[in-house]
Amino acid sequence: MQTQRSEIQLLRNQLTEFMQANHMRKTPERYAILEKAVELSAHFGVDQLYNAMEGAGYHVSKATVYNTLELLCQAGILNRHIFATNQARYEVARGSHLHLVCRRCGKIREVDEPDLTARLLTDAYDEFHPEYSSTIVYGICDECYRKS
Amino acid sequence: MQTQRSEIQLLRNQLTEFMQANHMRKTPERYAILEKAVELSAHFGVDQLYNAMEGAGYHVSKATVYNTLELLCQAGILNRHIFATNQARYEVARGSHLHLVCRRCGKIREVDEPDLTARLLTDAYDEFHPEYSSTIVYGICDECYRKS
DNA sequence: CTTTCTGCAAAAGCTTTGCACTCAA
DNA sequence: TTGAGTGCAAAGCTTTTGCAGAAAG
Repeated sequence: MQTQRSEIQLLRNQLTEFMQANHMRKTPERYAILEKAVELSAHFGVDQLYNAMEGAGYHVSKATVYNTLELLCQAGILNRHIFATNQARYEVARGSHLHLVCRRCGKIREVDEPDLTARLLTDAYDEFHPEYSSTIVYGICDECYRKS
Repeated sequence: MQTQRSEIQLLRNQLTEFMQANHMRKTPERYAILEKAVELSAHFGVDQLYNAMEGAGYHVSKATVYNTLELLCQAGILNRHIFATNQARYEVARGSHLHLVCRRCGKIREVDEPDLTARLLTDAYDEFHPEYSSTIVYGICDECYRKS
């Protein structure tokens, strides 16, 4: 996909700039993890990314995955959410959307809400410097609803 | 506080109705946990509630605390949020507000946003039945911001 | 009485930490 | 050369699970 390839290039540059600005080392692991993160569909967990990399024959330690994902969050490239499962999930910080999370089966659905989420970040909260937002609506999905 | 006492009475009734409707047992533990939950300030964790009960000389097992908090969520009495810490936090489901979470020190600040949060629950999402929402704005609090 | 709920302790996950080694700068 | 970054394994936390015993209905 041509679109995705150019997006990766953009994000690689963004990461490089961030690391340069903060005097960090540009290791191959970090770029590899970034690439796999973009490749995965939205909302991947740590294990999912780890396994995907193993599957692709590229080995990194879990600790490095954790470290790098945190780094990518700080660089503004990824957003980190925690839904009902006590398990961090990451996604590339592109469009603004909110998450519908089923409290029964855990299924997550995205809904575009650009206005809503944009507003959260531009609102002037006294003495607070927003980076990104996480909006979750908990409820029951239709499938589970019908079963009860 | 008279206001709080009547609120507790209201919530006790709400819990009773819910348990009756679902053919559940009305155990003293459940009412005791509800009462302590209302007593605590917003955003308590499981341990915080557990310790508060121990301190008050009322012993319940951790498992029961977990079970009951989940029950209270289902009854619509509590809302459950997970912020950056991988630790569930609960609050009595009263006013609508969002949460400003500092990614550095973990401090949580509430901001009233009745319109915003109300809208999340009334929006017509296809095939989804909303119960409550959790809006988090991650960023850096002023205190941490000045240190860097 | 019966079946749900509780208590206790062990197990299960996810994430963090410590330390030796590696490699980007 | 040197200290930040990585790998590995152990430790730490929160949460879940299993089972025996208690008690609500």
